[in-house]
Amino acid sequence: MAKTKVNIKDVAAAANVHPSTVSRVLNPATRSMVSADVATRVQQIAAELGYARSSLASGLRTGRSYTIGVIIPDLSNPVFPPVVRGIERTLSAEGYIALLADSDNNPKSEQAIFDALKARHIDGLILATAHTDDSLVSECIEDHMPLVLVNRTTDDQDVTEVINNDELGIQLAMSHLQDLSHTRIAFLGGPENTSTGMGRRQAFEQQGKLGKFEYRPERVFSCAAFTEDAGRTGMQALLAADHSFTAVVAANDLLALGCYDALAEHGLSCPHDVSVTGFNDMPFSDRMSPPLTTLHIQHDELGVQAALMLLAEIRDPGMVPNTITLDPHLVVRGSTAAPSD
Amino acid sequence: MAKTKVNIKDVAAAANVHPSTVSRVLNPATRSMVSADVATRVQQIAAELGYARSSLASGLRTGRSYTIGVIIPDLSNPVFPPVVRGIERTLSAEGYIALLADSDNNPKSEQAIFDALKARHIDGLILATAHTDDSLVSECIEDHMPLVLVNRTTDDQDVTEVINNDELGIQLAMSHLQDLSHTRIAFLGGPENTSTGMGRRQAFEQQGKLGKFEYRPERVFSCAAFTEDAGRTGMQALLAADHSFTAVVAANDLLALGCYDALAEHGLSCPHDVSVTGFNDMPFSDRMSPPLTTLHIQHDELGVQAALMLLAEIRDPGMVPNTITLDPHLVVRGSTAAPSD
DNA sequence: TTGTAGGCGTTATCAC
DNA sequence: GTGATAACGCCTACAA
Repeated sequence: MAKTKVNIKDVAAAANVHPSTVSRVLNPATRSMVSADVATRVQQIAAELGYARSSLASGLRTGRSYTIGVIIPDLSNPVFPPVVRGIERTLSAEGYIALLADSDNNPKSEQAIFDALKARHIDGLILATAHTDDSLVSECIEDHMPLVLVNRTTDDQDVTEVINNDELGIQLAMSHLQDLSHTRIAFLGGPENTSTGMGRRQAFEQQGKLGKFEYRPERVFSCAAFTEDAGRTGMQALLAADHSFTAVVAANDLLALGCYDALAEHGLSCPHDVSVTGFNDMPFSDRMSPPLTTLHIQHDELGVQAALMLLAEIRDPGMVPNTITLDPHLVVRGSTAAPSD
Repeated sequence: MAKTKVNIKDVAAAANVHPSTVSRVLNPATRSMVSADVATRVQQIAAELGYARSSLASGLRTGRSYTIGVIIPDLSNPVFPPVVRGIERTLSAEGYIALLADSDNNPKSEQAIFDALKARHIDGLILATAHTDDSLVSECIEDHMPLVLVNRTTDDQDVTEVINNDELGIQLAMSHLQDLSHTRIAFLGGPENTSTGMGRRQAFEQQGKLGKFEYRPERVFSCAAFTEDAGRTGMQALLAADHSFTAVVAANDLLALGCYDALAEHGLSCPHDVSVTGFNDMPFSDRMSPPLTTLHIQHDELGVQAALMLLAEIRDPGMVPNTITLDPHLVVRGSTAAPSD
């Protein structure tokens, strides 16, 4: 904590006015209550003294901290940094700062972070960690804490959210594979307790029911996490159960990279033996070997919209929750090709 | 901001004790002053009521916020997330939370972030953005703000820092290239106003002076930023000036990826025509095409040590600044090979 | 062992 | 238009 802090009283004394007057001058909303000459004098003296308002104290008094909590499941997943930047840029333009934390995909740590954020009186929360059944979401609603979900949604609550059109994404991936004349397609899904895990799997199965390809349950596997390791393990399971598919739709890019590893271990090559698609178009996915065919999601826009929604909610606490759905588009690269057999 | 907050008075009233007693119970350092039965009763009631201390109010009173500022130059650079995780893990184990911000390599935004952090009474600051001449560092020292630099250091100030042995790293890269019998080696550096930019370039030139290879000034270029784009541009400049080198040492992995692009544009292949080395061994550098030969730095340890140093400094403000230097090691992958000519 | 009182820095609400 | 006062929620001498 910095010493020799100059506070509002010091400024008031130096300017020969009352602290309240200084407060009014320094708050844009109340500056008009003060005469112009006093205002300019106070401002100049405040600048000279290097005065900076303590948002701790002012937050205590006003009940607003101009701080927003942001919880990310895994900062090492390159898809999140661009989203975070969209959030930070948008918030800081409005004088807010983001308290960013990485929950490491761990619900306990999520709760601990949330408690720490609450103790710091955050004005709102952006959650990228939502589960289909999420106690944090319920807690926010009980607490009347302004909340926006980003990238993932939750099942049973009515919450403002900015998400991707997962169903469209999966459809695009599968149309692409069908255009290449794949008919035996496997699905490597994510955790079933996330909307992205469950939703993308359901979209896959939906396509099967519509008779778009030959659907087989043993060609579907849900991984325990959205990580390369989990993807590798999952792909091994798929390969063990059924060796005959020619393409795999993965529920995100990290899982797709895990596929690469499992295929290599089985002496199979991508895309020659098996085509692979990802989801997210995370940074660097174009540099992988092979470059990954994937669904591009609007990383920055996801963050921007989430921040804007939250600010709106903070200003109007009675706001009706709404959902913004962003459409992904397919980016075809080197991991998909016509089946070789 | 949450409504219906239960505060220390509510707990006190429910437990039939004075608020100060509750305060003592809930503060581990003062719990022993209170009789055991009162303590347990208060704790139970606090839990029932869902009481959570306001660190805003307690911070205002005690001058400590248990919040640490962390400024990163570019969250999209995959080398930083693992460092951040090391920081967050270490801090949260001690009850601190990190206020993480991305300065986007922009000094003005850096200053704005710093001001926002100061207003929130952070207890200390971890800076990954240090410049050789850094006004923020000076400001921290003036303010007596506990400060630790990570990854980069600064020139003229005596500050606690956790950095890499850049000279060793460059030596390892060049020894490797020499072992492959490269003699015409170029250097693609970073911004000269960062210690990593300048230090790594100097290490390269030092090797030249020692006669380890044929040094030529036109084979050295310092990029304006540590980004893929800047690396691409820089590599184009190198290729324009002198077409005869067989290897490039890049000052970090993103610059090395930029090299890949420039080489491809020139119809040159890596490593066949030109070998490339990076620096950082950032996540996914093993998956690039070709997989990048680079210096592995201790990402997690960098973060852990920085956090530990900062906590030590907070506890003992008079602590003598010290420098922790971590040794990198070479990871040989597919981007280096013997010269083909 | 527990209660009392004052203050951390700010701002909302009065009064002048 | 400006000053005075109290309060936000908590902690800590000091008193009892």
